[in-house]
Amino acid sequence: MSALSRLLPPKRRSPGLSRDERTSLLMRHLIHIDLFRDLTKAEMERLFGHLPMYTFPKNTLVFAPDDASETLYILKMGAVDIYRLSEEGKRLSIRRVFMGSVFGEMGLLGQSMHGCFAETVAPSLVCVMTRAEMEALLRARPDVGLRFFKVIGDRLKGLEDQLARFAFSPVRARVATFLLSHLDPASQEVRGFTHEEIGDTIGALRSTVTQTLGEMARIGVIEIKHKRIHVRNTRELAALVRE
Amino acid sequence: MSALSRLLPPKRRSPGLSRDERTSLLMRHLIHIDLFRDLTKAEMERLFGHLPMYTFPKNTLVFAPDDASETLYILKMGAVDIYRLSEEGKRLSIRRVFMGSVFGEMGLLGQSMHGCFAETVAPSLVCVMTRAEMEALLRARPDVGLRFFKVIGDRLKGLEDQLARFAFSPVRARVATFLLSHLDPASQEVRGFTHEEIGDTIGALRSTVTQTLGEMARIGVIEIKHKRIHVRNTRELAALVRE
DNA sequence: GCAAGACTGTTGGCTAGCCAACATGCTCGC
DNA sequence: GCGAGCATGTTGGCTAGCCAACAGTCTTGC
Repeated sequence: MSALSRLLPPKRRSPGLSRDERTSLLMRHLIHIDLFRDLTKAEMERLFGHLPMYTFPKNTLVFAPDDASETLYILKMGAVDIYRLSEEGKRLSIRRVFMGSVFGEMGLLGQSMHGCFAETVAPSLVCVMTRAEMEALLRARPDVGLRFFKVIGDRLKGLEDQLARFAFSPVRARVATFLLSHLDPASQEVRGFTHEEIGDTIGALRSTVTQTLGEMARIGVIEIKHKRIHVRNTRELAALVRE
Repeated sequence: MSALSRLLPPKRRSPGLSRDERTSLLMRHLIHIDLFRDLTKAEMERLFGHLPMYTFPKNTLVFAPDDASETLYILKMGAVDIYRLSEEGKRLSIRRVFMGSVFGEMGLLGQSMHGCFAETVAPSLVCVMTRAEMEALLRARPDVGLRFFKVIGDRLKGLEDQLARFAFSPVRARVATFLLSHLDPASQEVRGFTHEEIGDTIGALRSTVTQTLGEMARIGVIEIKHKRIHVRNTRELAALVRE
């Protein structure tokens, strides 16, 4: 057993639920997963009724780089950070997964050792699908396969975009991009990220992020609250993206 | 017609070949494409015998960001650079494709406008497969689909690795990584890249790359020739990767 | 309601790497 | 075999952003 896998807590099965209760709980959330939106409720029940479901408390590893399991994780509730660590322990957040999305898809793509950690940033409910189960589903429902392609395509596009931002954009523009892409349109706010987490995502130091946000607040584009940023002027923020 | 597509030269069909000659030429190269290694020679001939084939001179665009065609490009000879341009015209090379690999796969993943240029860096022979043809092949031969998954998985992994290097590694380490990953094991040389192209790949200025290579040469790790770098000490070069 | 810890604010020194500018060297096509 | 153009070499100034260090502020759990 490696050092890393020892960090993994035992996966905890949701306790004390009858088969019917479990299925009901499962269904209530599964209908929100884009990847499976082509399936009917009945199909979902048949396909997923027996899948194991786990609860994870906040700040808990779901998988680690040395985890060789070829499984797809379906996030039904909560939020999960996918990140890497450098040799010196610096963190690079690749993306944050929210309710209704899947993660760990690289295990299905023959990349089980892809170097990523998955850690909950909120209490989470996770459903696990093995490679065999996924393959059977894809055989039975090719339209799900097409959605899977789309999901992977989005991922590739997103990574290329991020790479281009790292190469071309200064921190100020990367912060602006981050804010725009995590903006909740209803409240006009970005919630749930510390400055440190923003820094780990855009490749900048925490204090640099704080400084940059401070400048933006000074010119009235945003308003800084605790773990919460209100965007006052979306248009001007978008202008900051283009240098 | 947009500004970009006007840059695209007319695609030039290989001229003056009989049907049999074309098929023979096609086959001679197709058997080297990993993606299709599961197919027999006869299958390839049946499937690909009728596919259009184009020749491109050096430094010619194969596709541009505004090219909405959903096609897979099969590189049978030559070399192609996949890159993006920043607003100010700076280039970021995403990867270089050599004989036997495919490119443009994002068109098949629902990402036709993914912002990339594909430009030959040597006279090239390219075969084009439409989305419909690819889908038919995947239906007929699921094992090709699995290889396709693997190819996409490699791409994702590679992009994440590169992103991590941009975030964590200084130029010196990124140069070392570049050299190692493009090293021809037989000759112990990296060929065909100018310092500028290396810089565009690792996100650094040309003169910085020249300086960095100069230092490496000074300590005897490499030897610099014209468009050609001989690696004298692989182990020490690998040590430079880890800062 | 209060402490401990997490989050944010701020400062000054420091350096990697950008940038512009120019000099030299190699090669390939005619 | 020669020269135009591409590739490499080199230098000095400059700044974005790192880094360490410390000070305030909010929040959450007990």
